Amino acid sequence: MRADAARNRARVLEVAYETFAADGLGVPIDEIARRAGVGAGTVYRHFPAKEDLYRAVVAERIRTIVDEARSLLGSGDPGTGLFDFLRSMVLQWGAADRGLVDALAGVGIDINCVVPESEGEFLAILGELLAAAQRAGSVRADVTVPEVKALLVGCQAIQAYNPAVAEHATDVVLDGLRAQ
Amino acid sequence: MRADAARNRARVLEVAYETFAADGLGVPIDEIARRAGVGAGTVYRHFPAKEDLYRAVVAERIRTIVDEARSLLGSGDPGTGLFDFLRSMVLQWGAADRGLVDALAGVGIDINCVVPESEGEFLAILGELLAAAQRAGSVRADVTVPEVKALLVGCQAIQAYNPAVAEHATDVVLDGLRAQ
Amino acid sequence: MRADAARNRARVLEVAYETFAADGLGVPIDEIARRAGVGAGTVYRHFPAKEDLYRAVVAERIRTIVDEARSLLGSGDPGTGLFDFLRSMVLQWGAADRGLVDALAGVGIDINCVVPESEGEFLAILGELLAAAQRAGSVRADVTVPEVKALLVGCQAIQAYNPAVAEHATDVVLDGLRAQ
Amino acid sequence: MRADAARNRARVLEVAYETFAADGLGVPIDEIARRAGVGAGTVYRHFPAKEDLYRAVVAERIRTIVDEARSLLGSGDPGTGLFDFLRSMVLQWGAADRGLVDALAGVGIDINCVVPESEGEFLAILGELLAAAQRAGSVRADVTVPEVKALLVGCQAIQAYNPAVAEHATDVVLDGLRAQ
DNA sequence: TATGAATGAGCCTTCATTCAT
DNA sequence: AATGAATGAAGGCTCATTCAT
Repeated sequence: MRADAARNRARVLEVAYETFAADGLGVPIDEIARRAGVGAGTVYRHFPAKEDLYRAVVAERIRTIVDEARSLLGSGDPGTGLFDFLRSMVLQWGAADRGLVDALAGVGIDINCVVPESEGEFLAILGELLAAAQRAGSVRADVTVPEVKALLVGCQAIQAYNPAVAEHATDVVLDGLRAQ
Repeated sequence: MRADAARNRARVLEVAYETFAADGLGVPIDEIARRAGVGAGTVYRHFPAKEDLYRAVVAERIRTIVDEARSLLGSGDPGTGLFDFLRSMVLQWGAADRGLVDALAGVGIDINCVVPESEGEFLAILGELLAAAQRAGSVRADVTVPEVKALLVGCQAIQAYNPAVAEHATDVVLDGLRAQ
Repeated sequence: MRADAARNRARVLEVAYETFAADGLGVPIDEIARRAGVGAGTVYRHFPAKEDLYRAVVAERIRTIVDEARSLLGSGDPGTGLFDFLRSMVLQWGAADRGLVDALAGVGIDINCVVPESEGEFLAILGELLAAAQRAGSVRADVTVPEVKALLVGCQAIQAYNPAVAEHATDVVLDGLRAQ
Repeated sequence: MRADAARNRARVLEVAYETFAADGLGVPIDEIARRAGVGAGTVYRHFPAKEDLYRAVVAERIRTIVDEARSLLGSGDPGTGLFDFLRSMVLQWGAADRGLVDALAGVGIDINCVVPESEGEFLAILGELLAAAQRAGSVRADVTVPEVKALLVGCQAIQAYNPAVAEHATDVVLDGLRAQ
């Protein structure tokens, strides 16, 4: 791909992420094009339909998150790795990503369906973090990966709903997750 | 208000609730009118703008929920009342209402803003349940009403996201809420 | 249907016929709406997609033509009825309708497909005219209805292509059709 | 012109002819460029506007046809040359070229206008064939070149409309053309 | 009051054409 | 000279809202 095309594509993706998360999915493509400083046709060259843009934005986000999780896995205490990851995801990325997730949900789009491969990668890394924590005895043994994923979704919803109490509420959830 | 007008209004409200929760907020007013068996003009007579319909639907839901909470408060063990209420809200109403909440969020509408008075009523009853539970020593003393509300939102997000694990995940959250 | 709605529908149909025949199928719906003195939405209420409008226009034309043929069949010399009908169709309606037919063909729409029922009616009346003429001995016996229809299409193409010679050229074709 | 440029030009012209005739004039330039294996810019280098491409395609077709007519004129029976030519044009080239002609007509483009010089050449050769046939006494004396051209257009319309009856219908027309 | 037809702004998308690479 | 990315003006269609019946 030509250098200018790649630059435009990346710029559109970045702007789309911010815009969708902040203003919902109702934002016209024209508006995203305008904010990205390109013509509407350029957006459509890279993403033939609006849904392709959703997909690409989500895939991009998950890729970033998985990278973070991987680096967390490689270094530090296995007993606290999962907790650190969950707190980071909720408090750092929660609001923006939850905005995106809500926006998608509100329009009836299921992330698991649109980008199954990315989701798979994410669950894999989450599974490794969980297994390590359970082996270290810091997380109760009766929870599974899908449940941890669900708890994460819940905490992100909290962050989106009321950031002021998100930290404490997340700690309550993590306490429930801890081994007695 | 004439009897038939009141009946129409109630019917529209009911249909709107089901339709928004199931199909998102994108459903045209014409479609809701059709399902309710009235003309589009009739919907607009009762709800001058679409957002007024959103508001009314949410207010109606909260009113129902508050009634349930009140009856729960009047009867039974104060130590378990809050837990029962939270479980009931998540597992029984969660999916439908969460669909509505997501839909509203996805379009950038904040429930707290659109129906402040209903929200107030809801928080009041939740506060009474929480206080009773804390007095009974079954819920940790360091959580506040807004935090419990946030945890509820989180659990409903879980229910919406993955009903298969919602029950167990909710129990994990409630464990975190319990006094040691 | 309400009176005003029926009036609008008829007006749109009439304007669409003239406009498509004169300017081709590329004319925007907005333009047709403007010429008909209605909003674009009104056109779409009556004809949900542009192709529905094509269909309706063609069906309307064929209906008119069949009515004419029927009246011709009821009165006059059976030996000349077919010739009169063909000449009338070519010289009177040819240009306008051929404009429509060309326009449809140019976009890849086959009339036989879009309005099969109208076409059937048309072929039936043409068959009666042909049979009468053959019985009267004025038309060669070896031609069939589809062939006469095809010759009509050809003559209309001539009329559309070069009106100045259409009359004489049509006479040449009719001479070929005549019994020796 | 460089050799590769000439090759590209010829390739585009050929692809454009096939594509326009088969799929109509709505085909995007990008699509023609893709099928021709060149970039869109290359098409525009040779044909500055889409209409220039139409023109060139038609001119190319007429040139081929005139060449055929010329060779027919040079050899064989002058009494049947015109009939052979007409039959060949209708039955052999009819469908493809008629597709092109209809497509152009449907969009409001008149061939006589876009390529007057090619048309002139074509009429000249047709005139020679007609004169020879009339001298030989095989074609009625009261028809002129424009009329024969119109009859040809009509027969091609028949071929495009219903190939199954085209041969017999064309024979009917040619019978009309024949001297008594 | 109820109806549903009419309105028109706005959205997604396409594509002829231009221009940087 | 060739490429293909970028542009932006339309066009088809939807739908919230108004208004005549």
